[in-house]
Amino acid sequence: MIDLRLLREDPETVRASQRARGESEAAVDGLLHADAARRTAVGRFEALRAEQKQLSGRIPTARGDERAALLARAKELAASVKEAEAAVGAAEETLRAAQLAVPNVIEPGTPPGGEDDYVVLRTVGDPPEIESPRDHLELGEGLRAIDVERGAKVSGSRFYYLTGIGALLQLGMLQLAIQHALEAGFTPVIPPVLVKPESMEGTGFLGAHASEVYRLEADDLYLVGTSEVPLAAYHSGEILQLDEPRRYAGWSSCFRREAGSYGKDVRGIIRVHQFDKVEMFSYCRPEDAAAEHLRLLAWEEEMLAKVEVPYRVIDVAAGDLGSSAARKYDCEAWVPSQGRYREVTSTSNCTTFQARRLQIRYRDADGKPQIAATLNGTLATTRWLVSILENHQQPDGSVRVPKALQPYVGGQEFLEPARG
RNA sequence: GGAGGCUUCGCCUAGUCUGGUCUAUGGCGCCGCACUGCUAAUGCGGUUGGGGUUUUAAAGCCCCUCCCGGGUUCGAAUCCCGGAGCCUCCGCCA
Repeated sequence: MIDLRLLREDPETVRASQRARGESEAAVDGLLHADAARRTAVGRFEALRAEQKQLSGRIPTARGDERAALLARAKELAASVKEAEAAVGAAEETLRAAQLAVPNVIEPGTPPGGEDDYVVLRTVGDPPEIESPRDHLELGEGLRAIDVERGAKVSGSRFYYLTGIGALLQLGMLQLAIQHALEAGFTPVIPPVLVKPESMEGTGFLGAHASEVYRLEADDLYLVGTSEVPLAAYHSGEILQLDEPRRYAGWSSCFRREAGSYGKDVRGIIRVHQFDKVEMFSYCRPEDAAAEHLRLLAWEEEMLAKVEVPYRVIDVAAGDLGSSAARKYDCEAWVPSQGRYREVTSTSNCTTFQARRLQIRYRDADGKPQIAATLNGTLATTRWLVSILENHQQPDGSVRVPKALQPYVGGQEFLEPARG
């Protein structure tokens, strides 16, 4: 939810944000209108209610005719109050709907446009020279690390088993991410992956992303697509001490339906229904959010350096931000078999947008509660294995293990394909 | 799965049977002031949150908020119905 105060005082900023995203400016006017309508309704209700209270207060001491007259008037008033209250309820519902239609206001400097209008901020490392590279699935199968055939047999398409060295490699990578976060002062968290509708909705995943989300009908619970959800909802309704940003690193499985992505990335483990991820999540004061965002990006890049893969950083364009983010930086790792960069991390500054809905606040210098800012970013996910396997492959199908991961695979420097 | 109990302004707590004077009691904590040469102690005052209105701003005034949603009533923390969470016991499973 965007800040209605900002909207009233400076609607042009919000309109400009909508234009950059390629979204409707009419939604802004709709929201302005709904806001004004609600305030009118509230004013009417409160005036009637004040009169009613005042009248009711006089009844206990009134006697005889006066009492009867008061009762009669009060009774009339009660009906009007009820009506006015219902009008407020309706106006609030309209406002809520209008608010859902307006995504976060973009940060100044965000590239305008859609998916292809990103700006490359930097490219780090050189893609390795590999003659006719094997793709990660071929390598993974050779190492007996990835088994998509049995994944499909047991659970369907886009499911897989990580076995042997594959399982170790993923556990090692995630452990490395947690250690990395720990050194940076994060609190490691293993959160629930099933959440209530309000938690899912509060984080903004039941809007445009609703069809992406697995729902357990019998229990009215949702499987999270990222631990951002339980980490954001963790402090919902609370007032936090935020002199310093509060940082959590969540380790969880993530579940995505991938509806509408039929035929995309069907091979291997690039796009799957279930994967594991270590996610950074920060709560901070709004004025610290942009700086915190750059810190999250820096930690992501340090992790990518540890697994020794070439990557580039892009500044995601306004139209591709998602509703909660004011700005987003993705790191894309080089995938030799595809000859291009693919997203492996994503860090978003959600400013106060997410926290407003979840009622996450802090006390400012005057002791007044204010809405906090929230940010998130990826520290490692299953998809990284794609880039790790492919970039470090050798002509014979073996794979060199980045130094930082070697302790997690029994100290091996090279993973050798199984024979036969 | 069954039975019962609980949920009050940061924390603890009074109030609910018997609706209005609840504008919600007291303690702890916190903040300010006073006093004492420091500390401690003491005294006085303040301290839920959200919204509306007015304003350069503040103050003020008003409304909502006693787990949530309905209902009864002129009037609900209090009575009724539904729901959530927590706890205890029983059953079941291990």
